[in-house]
Amino acid sequence: MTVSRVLNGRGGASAETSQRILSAASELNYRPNPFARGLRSDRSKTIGLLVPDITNPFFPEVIRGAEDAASAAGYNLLLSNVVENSRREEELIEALLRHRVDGIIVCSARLPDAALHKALAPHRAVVLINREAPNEIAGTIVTDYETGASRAIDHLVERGRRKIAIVAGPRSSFGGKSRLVGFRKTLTAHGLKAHGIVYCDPTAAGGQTAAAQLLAETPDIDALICYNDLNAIGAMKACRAANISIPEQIALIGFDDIPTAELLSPALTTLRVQKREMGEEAVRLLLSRIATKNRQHGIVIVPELIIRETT
Amino acid sequence: MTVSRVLNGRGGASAETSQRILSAASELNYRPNPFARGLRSDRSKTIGLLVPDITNPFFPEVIRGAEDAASAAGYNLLLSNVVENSRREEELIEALLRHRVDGIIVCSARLPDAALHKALAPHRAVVLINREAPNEIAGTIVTDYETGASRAIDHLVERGRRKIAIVAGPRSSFGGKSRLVGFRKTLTAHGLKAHGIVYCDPTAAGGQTAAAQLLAETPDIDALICYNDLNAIGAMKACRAANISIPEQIALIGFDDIPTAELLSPALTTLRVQKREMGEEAVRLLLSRIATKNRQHGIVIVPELIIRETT
DNA sequence: ATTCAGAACGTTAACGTTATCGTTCTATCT
DNA sequence: AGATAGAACGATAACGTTAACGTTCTGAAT
Repeated sequence: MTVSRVLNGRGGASAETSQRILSAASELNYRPNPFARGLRSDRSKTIGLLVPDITNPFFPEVIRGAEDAASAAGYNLLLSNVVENSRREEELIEALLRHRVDGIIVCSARLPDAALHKALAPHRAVVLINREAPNEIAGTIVTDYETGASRAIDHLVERGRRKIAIVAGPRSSFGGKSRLVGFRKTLTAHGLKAHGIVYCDPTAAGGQTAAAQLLAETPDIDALICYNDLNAIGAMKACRAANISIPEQIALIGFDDIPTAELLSPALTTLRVQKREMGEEAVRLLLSRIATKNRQHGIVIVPELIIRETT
Repeated sequence: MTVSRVLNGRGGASAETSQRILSAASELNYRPNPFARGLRSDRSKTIGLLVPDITNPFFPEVIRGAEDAASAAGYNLLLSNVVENSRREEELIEALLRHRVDGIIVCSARLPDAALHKALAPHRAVVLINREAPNEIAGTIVTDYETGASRAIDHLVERGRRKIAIVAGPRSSFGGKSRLVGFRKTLTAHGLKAHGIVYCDPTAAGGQTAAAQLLAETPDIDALICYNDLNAIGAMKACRAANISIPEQIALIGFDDIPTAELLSPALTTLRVQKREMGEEAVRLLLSRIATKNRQHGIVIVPELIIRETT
């Protein structure tokens, strides 16, 4: 016990004893055994982090932020990749439970409410990123997509665009739904309507297909607004393939501001989300929810319009 | 014991007993406690994975492959981000040891041999990606950068380029050193020499600075060959800023074939490395080294030249 | 009828940590 | 001198699992 107390800095030992213990520990290369600790305390000092697709450059930034905040607090991150498959989402939430993580952070959950809530319920603490949930179920870090979408439309209209089509990303995305709400509201406010909406995978390939379809169905559109930057990159390829110049003939706006957005040519106009900050805040919120029963609910992040060359 | 045997599928119980145990377990929502298991068996079924920078699109692909292979074998991945800082590399290797992972995979280790070997020694099993090491220390998955570099130079020479400069990436990178060896050998074979070499961070920003410096110091170069695709993207920006056209005035080759490489315009010629495969093979090798004392040493992956529009 | 093999199932102990409670000792106060 | 508080330290038990070894029982071979 004295050893345990000293090594955990809990005092209750004379200076001399502490010294002896510390030097013995270092001589023996002692490392506390996390299994024994976990068994005793039922805490793992580990946080589970679920992302839909680590290959989407949005998420590594979030992970980075989460990792910084977690390691600062002495926690480890157990990362899992959902690969955009809601069956797997359920399984992984359960797998993290078996692993006895102290809490989990789920990015862009795609499961329907009922299934999601059920899967999350047994966890001790949960934070969702970009998904709403009641405070009893989870804390939330959400992007104000509606406002973001609104800013995007305002900007396009200001630039004289009137025939705006939407590459809408996955149907099951909650962020996608809020974006659509914002798009529609703001278009209506300007006396306009959407010139076509196509759903697709949140990838460059998905965006390319969707944009190609829109260009074929509605050749007179003068602006494309995309679910995310990857979709926008795909749309750019589709335009290039159809020999349509950006931004002269068609303006293009993405969402997220992934690092490549500014490296493209023309550089992509987009709505920037503070990704690292999201990761950091998510961990902070989760740790607070782990620590106390008096649970904070979360924060909202408003995206910022970054005007580059595609509009 | 009978319960343990049944739940672990080790037989030794009658059909009826097994049935009773199984249904009780499911009714009680029983989940084996990994702490107790770990305490007893001293195995965590967890693998540590260290990457230099998760924000570099090369690594998410590797992680993806590693995750697939790990989860197929019932292992979890504990991910850590070194942020290109060799002090932190040492700390994280130690942190994974404290966490009692069954083995670790280290990507692109930047520590000098002595420090690296010392840090790795206490681990039960180690695989290095893109770094050589004796079989006693670690298994290795390495890219044959020398051959890759050679192919790049051959290709440029074939295209009529003679004044080739090199954006060389970080000085401490072992892959970078092998690339240089290949570049020099092949240049010599063609009766040429490098028209400038500049080291830099393995990022777009680093590449941009380095390329700008090369363009200023040696304005007559007609080709730039870069440590990786991020560097090449930076170099592209530097050329654009200096009003130099690619590929007309300067040809550009990257390394890795990250997803954005083909999305750029002009699309980037590069040396493709099978990233997912690397991750998968690393895990497979690690698991084999965990399982048996009779240790395989590893494999070599030869990069493939992908010719696009920058050459 | 006895022996024996093997299946079925149980007991014990140990993994390393730490909460809880107990003991010893020293210093201070009346 | 005796009482008392608190510091310093230790003993015990418990967390859940499973290796190692025991016990009991059934059925077949002698």
